[in-house]
Amino acid sequence: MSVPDLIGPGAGAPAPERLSMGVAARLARYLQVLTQAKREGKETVSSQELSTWTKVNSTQIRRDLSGFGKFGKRGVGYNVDALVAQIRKILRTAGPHNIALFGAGHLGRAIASSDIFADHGFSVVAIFDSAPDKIGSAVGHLTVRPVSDLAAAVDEEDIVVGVLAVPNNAAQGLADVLVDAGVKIIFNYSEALLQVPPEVTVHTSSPAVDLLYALYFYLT
Amino acid sequence: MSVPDLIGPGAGAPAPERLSMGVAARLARYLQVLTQAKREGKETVSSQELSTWTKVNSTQIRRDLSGFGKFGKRGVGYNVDALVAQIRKILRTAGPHNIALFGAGHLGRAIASSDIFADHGFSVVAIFDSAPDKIGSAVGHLTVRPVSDLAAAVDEEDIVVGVLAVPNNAAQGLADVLVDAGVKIIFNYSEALLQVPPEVTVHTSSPAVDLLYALYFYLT
DNA sequence: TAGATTGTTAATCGATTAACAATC
DNA sequence: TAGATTGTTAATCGATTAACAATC
Repeated sequence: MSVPDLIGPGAGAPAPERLSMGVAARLARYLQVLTQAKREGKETVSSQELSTWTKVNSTQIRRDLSGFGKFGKRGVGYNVDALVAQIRKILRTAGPHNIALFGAGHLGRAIASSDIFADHGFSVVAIFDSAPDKIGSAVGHLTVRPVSDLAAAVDEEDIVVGVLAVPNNAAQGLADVLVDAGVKIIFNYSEALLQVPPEVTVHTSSPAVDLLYALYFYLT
Repeated sequence: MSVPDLIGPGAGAPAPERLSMGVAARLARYLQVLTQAKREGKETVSSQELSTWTKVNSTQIRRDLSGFGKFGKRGVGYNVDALVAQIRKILRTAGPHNIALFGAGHLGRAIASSDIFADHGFSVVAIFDSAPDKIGSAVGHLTVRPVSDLAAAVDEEDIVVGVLAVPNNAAQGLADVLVDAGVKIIFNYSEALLQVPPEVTVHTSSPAVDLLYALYFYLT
């Protein structure tokens, strides 16, 4: 995966065409923390507070942000609402984005009822399952639909992300269906290694990998 | 978060005392992919194949591995079983590690019944919930216990990781209980910003953040 | 004013990659 | 042998951080 050159411009320079992967990942992380901080009633945050929560060095946080404008106030910090708005603008992810969810088991139901996506402008607008006895049943305010409905749903509901909350052996088949329907981002909660065309992005959830990593630094 | 110096030694030099965070994260990722590849029946993999699955440059994969020994065979690739064993040894995470799970809702049940942790040597050995009507009910082969049992369970069952699958407003209280019980690694599926002592590691699951990030590169 | 925190510079350090000899 | 792929070097590039003047 090539990282496009881009590095933040000096003061006053135009914003870069495309963020580096590192910067984009950190901005998304700041957004998560800011969203939560806002919910807890904070009005301003300092780069030091953000550093505590994100484990990103405070100098780097200031550097990441100052590449796009002077969002902070010296001696005070950053206004939470304003910073959220700015980061959303930088990431161009302000608008609502629709998600199709596959799998109406425990995991699928947990995702559908969670606000973890909703807080960031993602909305689960359709849920699919292959088990005939689940089709037609309710999950929150949605009704479980057959996978054959997918192509129509993608067009009608402007679905840009497919989330797979299904067993390993069902994941590749559904990924193929999603690709055929034109979905370009797949979020995979199974452990299957998905084969997709290069223009499609697969993100595989890996809690165990994250744990292995945390455990290493705990053990050493 | 300071990154200790370490960089891989030349051939024949002793392994470094402590891996850099980047290397440790990538090794854990290789392990995930290798585990899945093994399940799918592959006996050898090339650095190029690993690169396709992990999106890590193949030169870097060879470099990461060659710092610890000559695990591959020129013209052939790496033996999957042997490489899994080597990486486990490097990460010192071969042994079984016990997990306590909090929350017996949809998410907790999904985690308890998943093999996503089990594949990497993690075992959910206790499940807790605060709702009186859930205590005593069965989740897989486990029985839901009251949170007051935690301290005893940590001692008796050698629990090293606590997983929070609970609502945001319950997360901090449980984190405090885990810290008091001596657990040093917390895996947080809620969106709460947890305050813990510096020696405790919190990893917050952030699917929405990952999606924002994927979406940025899709939109630009 | 005094204290705090940003925005920015300059230097360092580690990650990344192309290229290729070694060798299976 | 011919083809493939590792192990390793050398060069580059981006990330990281300490430090501090600016300023709220």
